[in-house]
Amino acid sequence: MQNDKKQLVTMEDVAQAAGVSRMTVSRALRDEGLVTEETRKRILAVVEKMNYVPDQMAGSLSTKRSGFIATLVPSINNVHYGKMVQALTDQLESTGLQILLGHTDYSQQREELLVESLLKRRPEAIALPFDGHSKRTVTLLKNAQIPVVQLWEVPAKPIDYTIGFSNEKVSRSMTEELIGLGYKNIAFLCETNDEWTRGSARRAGFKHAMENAGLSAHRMIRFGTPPMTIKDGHFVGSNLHQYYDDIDCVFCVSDAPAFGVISGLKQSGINVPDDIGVAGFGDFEVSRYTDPTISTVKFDAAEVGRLAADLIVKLIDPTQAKQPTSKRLKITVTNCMRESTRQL
Amino acid sequence: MQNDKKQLVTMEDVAQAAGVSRMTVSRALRDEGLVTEETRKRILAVVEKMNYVPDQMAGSLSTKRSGFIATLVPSINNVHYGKMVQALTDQLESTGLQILLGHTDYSQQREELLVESLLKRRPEAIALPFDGHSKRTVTLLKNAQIPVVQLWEVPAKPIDYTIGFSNEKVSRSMTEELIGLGYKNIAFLCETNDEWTRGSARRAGFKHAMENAGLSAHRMIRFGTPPMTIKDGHFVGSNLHQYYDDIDCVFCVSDAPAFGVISGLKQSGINVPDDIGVAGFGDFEVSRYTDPTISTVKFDAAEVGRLAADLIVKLIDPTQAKQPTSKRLKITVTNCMRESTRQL
DNA sequence: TTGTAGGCGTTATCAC
DNA sequence: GTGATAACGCCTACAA
Repeated sequence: MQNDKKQLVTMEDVAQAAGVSRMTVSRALRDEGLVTEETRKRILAVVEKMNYVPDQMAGSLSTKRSGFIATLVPSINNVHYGKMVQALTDQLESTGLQILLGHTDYSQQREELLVESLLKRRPEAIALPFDGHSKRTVTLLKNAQIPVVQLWEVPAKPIDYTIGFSNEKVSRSMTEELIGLGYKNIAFLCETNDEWTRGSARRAGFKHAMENAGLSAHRMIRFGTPPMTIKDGHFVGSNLHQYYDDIDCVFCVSDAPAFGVISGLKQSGINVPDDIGVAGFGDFEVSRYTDPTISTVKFDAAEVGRLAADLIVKLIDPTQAKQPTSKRLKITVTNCMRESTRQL
Repeated sequence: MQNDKKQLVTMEDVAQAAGVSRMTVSRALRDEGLVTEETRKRILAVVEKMNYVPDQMAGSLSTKRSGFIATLVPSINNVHYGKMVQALTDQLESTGLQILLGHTDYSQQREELLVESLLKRRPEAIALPFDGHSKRTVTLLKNAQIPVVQLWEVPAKPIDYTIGFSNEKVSRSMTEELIGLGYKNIAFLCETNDEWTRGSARRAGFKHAMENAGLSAHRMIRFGTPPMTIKDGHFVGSNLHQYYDDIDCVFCVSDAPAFGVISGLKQSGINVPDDIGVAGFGDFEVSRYTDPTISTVKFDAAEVGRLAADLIVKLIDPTQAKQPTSKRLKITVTNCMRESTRQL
């Protein structure tokens, strides 16, 4: 059963064992119908017996179709990106396409390196988050001659296709919602060095909403590096008065720090929402079950993966010359107000 | 700058443009030193100008080294596996090895399909969780002629290398710890259909510890499908008396349901730990900051990834004929007792 | 329905 | 130090 060391079974081995040529084996394994049912059976039996596993790299070299879809995320260790990748993979599965995954760690330099190394595998399309790209990254992407799908944020000048929403806009909307509740001295909590993350767009949205309402947006608390954790939020919550002493609400760049802020405040004897309101971003599952439940900006990360998969499948379908109608796909985002904020 | 449609730049194109042969280009791009500094510079300039990106598939076909490490996880959308994959990827990065990722969704059938499709890419090693494999999966793995690393659980009959810990043992240890606190009517909360997950080993550990202490292990609450969520736990917590009315402690298969159980109990007016104790498994970050903080079984998922990466790098190093000393790597697991349980 | 020849883009090997 | 030639394992194209 186990074959000789050192050498994997090739199609030629199977062909010889079955008494046919390589091509017949190749056909029997792919194009249903071009081979006599009898020989096909014989071949499949040999394949089974010899435990032959085709070498897809060799096949791809011939067909010029790698079967890979390159996918980048800022971090794998994050619910949203995990969900997105899982949805993308699942949606792609029936097509035989495989994901080639990389994480940028929120670094443009890493992104550039990653894009280059992924392109060496000749992916048929690439989906990656847009938080600004290096010049070389853009050049590489444009020269790859494959569909490029930028995710999450909508770039001012898209390379090709985009799926996501305007973080500036939804952040502005949530801020307006908080202002509508009566909050005036709202602080925004985000990371330091968030320039190349969606955090900066959310920060901008907060600022615009505050200024439009004639309020001051100076209560900007910046702490830690992306991605902000519960621990980071907890520290800030435990020392909130150190930052600004008149805060009536904290809008956090993500639900993780929001959860931490609440636990930090609670530990300091400050009640949410009675004393201070707290809002997050991303609707983590925990936000629906903690006490108080957390007001947050809600969207379905899996939807991004599904849309990306569907789009890509259409784009690389050789029989389908038409381009999909829309190059700008949007996903639904809503403000989800819960117990951590209240009408003043 | 952008080159003609349809056709990617090949090494031959670069060679012609630089006035040398393909081999010289190939050398200039890889073996530092076999090429005159002058020609190398000229070649690199052309590469830059033409935006040449080597085709690694073609290279791999020649060298018989794909540069891929196949990695399976039950689910990408899970902190532990996310951390593991991220650590593995990071640790592998300097070697140029790339991860080929797949998720089994806790299904042996999916695992089998996945293993087969990943092996077509000729990975140089494969790391996958052990929760039992189908017969064919084992055959495929054994015939692949690459190092196989089974993760998380330690199989009775390992295929090759293993990294992890005995879930039965650590679950037993936590149960003993709970018994030591004075809990007697402990319930174990896990999924239905957990036969092929580590949940079943944890269940067994709980049972053994209870029986060894002369206590009854019949309070077995099974709900939902793997992986258990906060929501699942919340439902069970909200209806705990429906299951057994004399429970004094709930040991959950993961921190997610533990968090949910606590929130469900709280909502029903039952206090943790005053009325009932709750313990989890996995030490999620939220467990350290919620109120009450959650007692849990703690281990470092990233460590699994790092160990796997180091092991694999050694195993596939062509210059290193020696096998690593140990085929059984263990990771540290501890009981981490916090506020959700108390001394009775 | 099956087989033969040639090529996919790269690297190993052996000349020069 | 550089180049010609022959693989690598499969598939396309064409012939039988």
